[in-house]
Amino acid sequence: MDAPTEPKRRNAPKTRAAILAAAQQAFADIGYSQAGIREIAAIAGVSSTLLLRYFGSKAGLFEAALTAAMPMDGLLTQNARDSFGEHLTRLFLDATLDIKAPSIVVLSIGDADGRGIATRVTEERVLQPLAAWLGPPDARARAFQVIMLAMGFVLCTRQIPLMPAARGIDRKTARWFAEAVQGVVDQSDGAGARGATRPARSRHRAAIPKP
Amino acid sequence: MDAPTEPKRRNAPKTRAAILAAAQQAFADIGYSQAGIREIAAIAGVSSTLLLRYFGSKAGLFEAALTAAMPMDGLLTQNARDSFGEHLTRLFLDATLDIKAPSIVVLSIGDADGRGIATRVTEERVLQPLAAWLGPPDARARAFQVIMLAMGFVLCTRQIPLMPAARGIDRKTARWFAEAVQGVVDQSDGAGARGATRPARSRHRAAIPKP
DNA sequence: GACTTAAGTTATCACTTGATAACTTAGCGC
DNA sequence: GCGCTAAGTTATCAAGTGATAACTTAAGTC
Repeated sequence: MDAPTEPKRRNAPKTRAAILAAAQQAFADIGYSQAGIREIAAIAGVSSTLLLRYFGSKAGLFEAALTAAMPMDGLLTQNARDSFGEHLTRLFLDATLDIKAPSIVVLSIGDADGRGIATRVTEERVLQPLAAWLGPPDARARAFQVIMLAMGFVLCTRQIPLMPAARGIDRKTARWFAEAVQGVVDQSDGAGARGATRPARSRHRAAIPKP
Repeated sequence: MDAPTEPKRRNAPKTRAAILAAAQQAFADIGYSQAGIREIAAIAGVSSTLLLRYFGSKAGLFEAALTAAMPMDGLLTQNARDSFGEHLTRLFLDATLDIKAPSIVVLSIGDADGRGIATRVTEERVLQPLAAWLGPPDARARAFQVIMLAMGFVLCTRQIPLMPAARGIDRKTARWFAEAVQGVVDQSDGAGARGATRPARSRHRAAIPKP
């Protein structure tokens, strides 16, 4: 017994949205290269050729799905700099929110096309707004550091089941992550405006080779 | 003009080693799903069926290649805890060392088989020895944190060209990473034995949800 | 020096993939 | 109600995948 309300009425915007939603789910579950267009089309309830007619190619669908899955606006519009790390952590851990974008990126860099698109979308929709929001000094480098932390977090908690706990993480590690992110946010011109701005002070600071 | 010294003499161990080396390179370059056995066999100078006879299947070859690419022994045998973060950073940034294992893992989690094998090998060959080396408190959680940092680092510096500099990283970020890793290592029972043990102290510590 | 085993190859299978061409049908304007 | 456009389908292609069977040839042994 399917939904008897709308059996097979034609509705282009709704169909397009269904394809996009199915694509987001599939790409977030198994990544770009493993998700087939037939499979995605079947989930959306259409044929694969229609999917291609809407989005041109699998790569076009991927770009559209990934772009639509980036929730940066809601994260950065607020001025709550003090709770950014905690907010981001909760965003990633809350299963009901189900933030798909980082999983899509992490699972799709293995493919050349997927990596290229993911890089471009991350650059435009995450790195640039995040750097602008963080501000000087080293806005771009600090935004990069936040992305680095987030990627590692999502990769290790969602994809590699190394930790036995639910969602692959313990509370101490969750708090450690939140504070690591917050530490990057708090690096302002005063260099240590509030507490320790750097993760730790090693005795071996000068030995990192020039990249 | 090929090497006239050994044109086509049969040598099983050398052939096996050549296949393994080609596989490591290919998996580190394009990941598990994108690297074909024909391609790997061609680089090694053999046919694909011979490759399968040596390693049983593509998954078997992948496991062998990844296991052989894990250089944890040399990293953990020394007792230089003070310079671990710096040492790890240099290991990842030095192009001449060319540590392939993390790239292989990062590029291969998009495939179900690759992810399973990568998870198991990482658990056995990285997480467990690293946790034993770190010691209490929270040995396993802290080892997990180090792996998280390393994965994000390798993913963002090698695979996603977000930063314009060589090797995808600037010196400040390299130092920040080294100190973040060192901060995890330095978390001993005294909780802050040397400088700040946590990346930063947020005012919002209790708000992380239980995972 | 024939025999045997291991090293290595060619030919092929069964399957999946993204993509295209040609066809059908529903909906809306007049 | 007729017709045009857009929505959607089936059938198919061409290429690439991992894997298997059967065959060939080199190397060591008695």
